Amino acid sequence: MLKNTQHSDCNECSSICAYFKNLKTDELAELNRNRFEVFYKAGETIIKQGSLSKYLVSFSSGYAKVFIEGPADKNLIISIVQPKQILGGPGIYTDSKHHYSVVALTDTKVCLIELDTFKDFVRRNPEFAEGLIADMNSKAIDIQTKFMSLTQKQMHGRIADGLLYLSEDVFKAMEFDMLINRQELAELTGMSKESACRILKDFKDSDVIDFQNSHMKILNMEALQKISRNG
Amino acid sequence: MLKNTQHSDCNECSSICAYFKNLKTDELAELNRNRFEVFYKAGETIIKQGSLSKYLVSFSSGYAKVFIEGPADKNLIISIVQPKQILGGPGIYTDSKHHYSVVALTDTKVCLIELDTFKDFVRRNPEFAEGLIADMNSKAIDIQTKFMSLTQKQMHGRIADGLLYLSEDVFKAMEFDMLINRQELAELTGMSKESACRILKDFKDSDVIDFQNSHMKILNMEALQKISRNG
DNA sequence: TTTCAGCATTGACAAATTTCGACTTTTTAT
DNA sequence: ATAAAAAGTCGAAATTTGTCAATGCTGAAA
Repeated sequence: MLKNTQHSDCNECSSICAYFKNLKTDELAELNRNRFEVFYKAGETIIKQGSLSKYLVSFSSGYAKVFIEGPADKNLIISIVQPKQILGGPGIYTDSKHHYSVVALTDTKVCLIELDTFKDFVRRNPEFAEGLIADMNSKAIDIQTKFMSLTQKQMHGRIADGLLYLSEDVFKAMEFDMLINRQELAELTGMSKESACRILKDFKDSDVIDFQNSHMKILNMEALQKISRNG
Repeated sequence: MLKNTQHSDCNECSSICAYFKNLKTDELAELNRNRFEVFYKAGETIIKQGSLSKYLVSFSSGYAKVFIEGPADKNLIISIVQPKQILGGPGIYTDSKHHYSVVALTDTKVCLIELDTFKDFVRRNPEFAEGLIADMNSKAIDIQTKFMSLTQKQMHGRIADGLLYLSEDVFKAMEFDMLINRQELAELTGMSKESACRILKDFKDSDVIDFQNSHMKILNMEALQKISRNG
């Protein structure tokens, strides 16, 4: 974890979450004074579940996994984050603790935003507050969708959902490097890593996908979507 | 569904969600003009998933189940609501649709709050907005907890969690009428109703609980909590 | 009161999923 | 480059969970 003293300006930042566009010039200046850039290497922990949240984390570059740590190393990956997303939300107005962990999947750059500054914006700037609420709204809907997938579908449907998530929401491509290993794919889809392996093989055998380790190619998107629908 | 023309005053309402205390006198008066009371009988649908959300629902008396409707009648009960809770949130700043259904478990009284009025408050009253955000925060944490329970624990742990939820969060008693039947208990804990039956029997046989149909008594809270912890 | 429909219960079986063990491949550290 | 560690793969066995079918129970309607 390296701190960078070479700050760019929030005004010109292209990797900030959409609703920050509602900040006025003076607020942006204030934001600029109360944030700092941090670089993480792949594998480093950006947010640790249970720790005090003093900052919100604005994701600038790279990828990271967001996951809930259960007892006995039973993790559940909630999402893969990418630039323009804000992390650290759920605890900020309740117990001021982080309710998930975030670990970098690639080398990563983030901006840590002072929580006091952020909360000031929420109080002073209604558009900003609305943006935050809208962001929380869509995160709530996302987690509901994931909740349904993991509790109501069988393994084939869940792996299909996982692959569609990576393809459509994260990497926006039919061919991509997953960045996560089999264990993590299992944690994303709520099964054992062996089961994840077997189902990937099934999909490969039926020419729905092709892969080499973590490099994944979707060959038959319709089939994958059908598997997802059928659960 | 009966509309009631005998409005009480929001000022004196004791069954409104805590963060509405942040509303000022004139705002409360405005709220009073832009809401109306509705009565539902047990079994009636208060909110239908997929419908347009024109109102927020403030729960005044009675109980209701909140659930996501999956394909093929596969429902997932997210929570049991009680007075002082606000419903209809997740879609209000995104697609203006309801993302879950709500059905009354008992005869029920709610206040429908005009969405435009509510959003006005959010814009004009920072404390109110903060209250809303805090409420969303705790709902997000709740659903995360439930998510972990349903995806990481086996059936005994999930039923224990379900019973603890009913006892500690909903009815706040060791003995209570569940209001939900076995099918619904199954939908709350993510299993088939037969499995739910069998596990209730296991718990009864080991003197952890006692029950007669929907009337439930927790005999050994420590044992139940241990089962919950052990998954 | 009687009847009936729906809910609850239970056992037997089938299906889904995990665990274990063995082995191979890939990555990492020296 | 080599060895060690980690990750991936896969079959078989064990476990968990769901489905089906039969039966009992309960409360509401006639």
